Amino acid sequence: MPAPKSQKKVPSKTTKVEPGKAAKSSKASPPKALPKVSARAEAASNQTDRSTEARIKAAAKKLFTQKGFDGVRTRDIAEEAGINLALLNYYFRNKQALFDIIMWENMQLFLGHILQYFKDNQDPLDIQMQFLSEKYIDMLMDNPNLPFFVLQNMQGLTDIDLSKSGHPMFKEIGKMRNAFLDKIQASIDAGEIKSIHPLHFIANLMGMLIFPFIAKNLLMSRVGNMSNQEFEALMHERKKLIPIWIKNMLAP
Amino acid sequence: MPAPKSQKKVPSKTTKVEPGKAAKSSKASPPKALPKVSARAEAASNQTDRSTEARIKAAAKKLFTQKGFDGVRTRDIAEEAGINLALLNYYFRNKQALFDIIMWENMQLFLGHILQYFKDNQDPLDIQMQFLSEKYIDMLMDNPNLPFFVLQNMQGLTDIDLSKSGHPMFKEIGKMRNAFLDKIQASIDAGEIKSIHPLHFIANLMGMLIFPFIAKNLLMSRVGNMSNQEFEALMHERKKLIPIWIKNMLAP
DNA sequence: TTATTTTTTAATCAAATGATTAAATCATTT
DNA sequence: AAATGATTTAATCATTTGATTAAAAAATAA
Repeated sequence: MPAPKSQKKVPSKTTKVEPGKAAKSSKASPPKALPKVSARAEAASNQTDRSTEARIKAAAKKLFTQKGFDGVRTRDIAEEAGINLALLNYYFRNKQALFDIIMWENMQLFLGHILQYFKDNQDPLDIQMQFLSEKYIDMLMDNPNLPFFVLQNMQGLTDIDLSKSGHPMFKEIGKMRNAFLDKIQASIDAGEIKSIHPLHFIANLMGMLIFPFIAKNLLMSRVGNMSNQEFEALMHERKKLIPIWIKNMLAP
Repeated sequence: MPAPKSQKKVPSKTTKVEPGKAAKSSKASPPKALPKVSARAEAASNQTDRSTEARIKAAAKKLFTQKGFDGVRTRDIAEEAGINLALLNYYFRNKQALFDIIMWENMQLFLGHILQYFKDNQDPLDIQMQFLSEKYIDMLMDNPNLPFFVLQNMQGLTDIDLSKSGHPMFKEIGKMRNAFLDKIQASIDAGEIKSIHPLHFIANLMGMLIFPFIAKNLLMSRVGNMSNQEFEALMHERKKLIPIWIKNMLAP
C-alpha cells in the first residue's frame, strides 16, 4: 500500500494567502482566498449583518471576550455561530488570525472613546473627568467583560512587543497620554489639585472606573448579596460620584 | 493478533481512590494511593522543601498563577519542576486536582491577611485603612500575579457555587464582611465620613490597592515608560497615600 | 541479605483539537 | 441551460495533551 501521509508541511506560498491580503490571480486549488473582508469591514458589529462571516465573528467575539484564547475551542465558535467548523478556517484562515481581529476590535472599544475625546479636547480637567466617567461606565455596562479581556492579553506584552507591532492605535495612545499628562501637570501648576504622580492619578481613576467590572463576582457575592439590577444601579451612581471623589481626593 | 485496546473505561472504584481520600487497605495494583500529603502539608511553600511533591507544587503554582488553568499544560509543569510527567498524576491524581490545591492556597493568600486582621480587630476605621494598605500592598508586591489569578477564577463562579463548596474560608469571609460593613456604618453614623454605599467604599479601596497590579503592563508601557524599580517605588508610596485619599474622598 | 514497598521512568493510549481536503451545493454570469 | 466561481458540508488528518501502564530503580523493612 502506498503511504498517503506526511505530504504537507510548510504551506507553499503559491497556494496560501496571507490573512488580510487578497489573493492576486494565483490559480490555487480549492478555497481561493479570504472573501471580501474589506467590503464588509465598515458594517462591523451591525446586528442586521447576518452573513456567515459576521456570525462567526460575533460568536468569536462573545466567546473570546468571555474565556480568552486558550479557553475557547474552534468547535465552540462554530457551534455558537451555527456554522460548519471548516467555515471558520475558510473565512479567517485559522484560530489565531480570528482572535487577533477580535483582539484589536476590543482594544479599540476599550481605548477608542478616550482616544477620540482627549486627542484635541481643551475642557478643564474636572469637566473631562465628568465626561469620561459618564461615557466610560456606559460603555463598560454594555461590555462588562471587556476590561478583563484587554488586561488578560496585555499580561504577556512588553513595551517592546507593543512598539514592534506598528498598529496605528499606538500612535494615538501616545498622543493621548501626552495630552493627558500635560493637563494634569497644568492643573497642579495652577494650584487646582494637589501634586500627584500621573501614574497614581491614572491608576486611581482607571481603578475606580474599571475595577468593579473586573471584580463584579467577588463584590456581588460577598458584599451584600445583590442582584444584577442593584449592581447596575450602583454603577449608574458611580458615573456622578467618581468625579466628585477624584476632586475631593486631590483638593488642595 | 489480539486486540490490546479499549479495556479501560470508567476507573473501577476498587482500584481508584478519590483525590484527597486516603486509600484504606485495598490491595490495588500499581500506585496505591496519594502519598502522605498531610505529612508535608504544613511545610507548604518552604523553599528548603525540595521533595518531588513540593517541586511539582511550586512549579504548578508559578505557572497556574501566571497563565491560568487553560494556559498551562501538564508537560509544562513537569518540565518546570524537572520531573517525569507521570509523577504529576502519581502525586496529585490529575491536572484539575493539582489546580484546585493551588487555587485554594492562592485564595488564602489573597484574603487570608484581611480575614485574620478584621475578624476581631476594634481599631478605628482610619487605623484599619493604614494597616490594610501597608500589609496588602506588601503582599501584592511579593505576589503580583495573585489578583489576576483570583479574579480570573472568580469569573465563572456564581454565589451558589461559592456556598455549595463548603470550604471553611467562606464562613470566615462572611464574618469579616459583616464586621467591616458594621464598621463603615458606624463611621457614617458618627459623622466621621460621608454616607456611602458599602460596595462603593470597598470597590474604591480594593480598586486602588489592586488595580495597579492588574494593569501594570498597561500603566507601565503607556504612562511614562518606567522601569520595574520605579513601579515598585510608586507602589511603596501608595501604602501611605491610599489611606489619605480615602480619608479626603469621604471627608464630611 | 532478601523481601517489600515506594518512587521514578519510558512508552503508549485515547480523546480533544486545530486544520485540511474533496466533493456537493448555491449563486452568478454568459 | 451551461459554465464558472463562491460557499458549504462531511469526512478525515496530524498533532497536542491529559492520563495510564508496566517495568525499572530506589528506598525501606524483614
